[in-house]
Amino acid sequence: VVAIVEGSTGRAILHVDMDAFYAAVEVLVDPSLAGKPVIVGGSGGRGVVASCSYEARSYGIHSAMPSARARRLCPHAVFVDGRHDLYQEHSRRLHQVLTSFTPLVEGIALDEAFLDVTGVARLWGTGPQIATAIRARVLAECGLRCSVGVAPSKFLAKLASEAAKPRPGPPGRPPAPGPGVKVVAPGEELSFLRPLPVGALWGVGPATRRRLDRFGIRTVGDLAALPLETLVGAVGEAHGTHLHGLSWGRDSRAVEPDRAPKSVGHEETYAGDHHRGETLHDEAVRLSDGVSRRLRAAGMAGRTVTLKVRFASFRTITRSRTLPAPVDAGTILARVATELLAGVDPSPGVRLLGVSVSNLVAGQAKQLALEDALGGPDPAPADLVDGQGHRRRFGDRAVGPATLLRGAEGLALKRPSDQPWGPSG
DNA sequence: TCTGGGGTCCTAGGACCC
DNA sequence: TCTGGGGTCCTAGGACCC
Repeated sequence: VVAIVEGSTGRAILHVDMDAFYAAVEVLVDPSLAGKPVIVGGSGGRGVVASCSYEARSYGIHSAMPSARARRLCPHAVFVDGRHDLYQEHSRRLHQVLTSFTPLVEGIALDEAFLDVTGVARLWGTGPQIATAIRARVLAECGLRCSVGVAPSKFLAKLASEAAKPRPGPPGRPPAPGPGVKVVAPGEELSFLRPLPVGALWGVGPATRRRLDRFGIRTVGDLAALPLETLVGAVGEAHGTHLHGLSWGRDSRAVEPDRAPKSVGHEETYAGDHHRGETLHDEAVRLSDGVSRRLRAAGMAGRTVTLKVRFASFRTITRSRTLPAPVDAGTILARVATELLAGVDPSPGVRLLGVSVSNLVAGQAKQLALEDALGGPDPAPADLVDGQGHRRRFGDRAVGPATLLRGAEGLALKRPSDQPWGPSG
């Protein structure tokens, strides 16, 4: 098996996935919880399950389920509010163990990572041997259990780790331990894949599943039999091409350690809806300060500020602005976020507010004066669209005919032929 | 059952540049 | 005078993942 795994494609990829991570950490720090249905997540009226023990899963509880429903399914479950810092600390220890095997570790969540162990066979042995060793070391050094998938590609390794998981027992009974390590060897890809439900593939969520369902596609094997053009027509170019390849076991994505973050944000769902602009203004400032702190702690800054608003109806909108230079200061983020908020009518009721920063760059922000970042002190609404304000904000190159035509009456020119600059200007 | 908070990636249209 | 095609940036929204 080993020779085959590392033979034809030359890659040995591991996917390490902690078993019920948050719940397991809670049991670790409070052993009296062992063997009980433990549910981690917001227990408030609008909370959902973030993680739960296998004992809880035996009642049909799973992550993302509203906590209220989970409580109905298992009234004697122990509810614990999430402690992110604690999980982060245990995640760091996990990564120490993983990187002691190879530097090629790509963390994809606190409790999950890919490893490319192709090049460390002389040091640590074959993929399956390393998988077994990792499980032992993680248990010994972190006190936690994990499941490991071994395969020639990332997505097969991920599906394999799922197959290695424990299974919940009947309600009130202990879970059945899983194999812990599952190997998908080259040559076995298609026989492993074909019977799986399409929803098992990474990237097939409820919406895609509904679309595929209309074609009678239930399993990965069904998907593989669908002509590429039909699939692309149903789910789009990039997605269709990607899924078609996956259904035939093709996935050449590399394990990428040290991926730089693309955005940093905070959002909060309120216990009750907010209807007043002033309250939301204060919330936007608070969220901006939190984002700023995290940006600065990471030594990053970003140019695009995005405000997210979810209404009582669950309709969600975003409003964003891209600044001429990266910023990380709370004052500037708050200023932009509140300006964006001013364009939103909160009267239907707002259940969630979020602030995030993207277009990130590493290193110290080139600190702009507030005025430079925003394009002028306390700009009037007209200033946002008139040519001069726009030019101050985004630079000369951003002012074209359309911008001027949109501009405030009396300030903007009416026709492109009235442009005051020449073709090269 | 009434839907978290942290993210990533893709699409599509408008504007703009060359 | 009218028209063009490729590439990039920006905004908004949506699907998806853990």
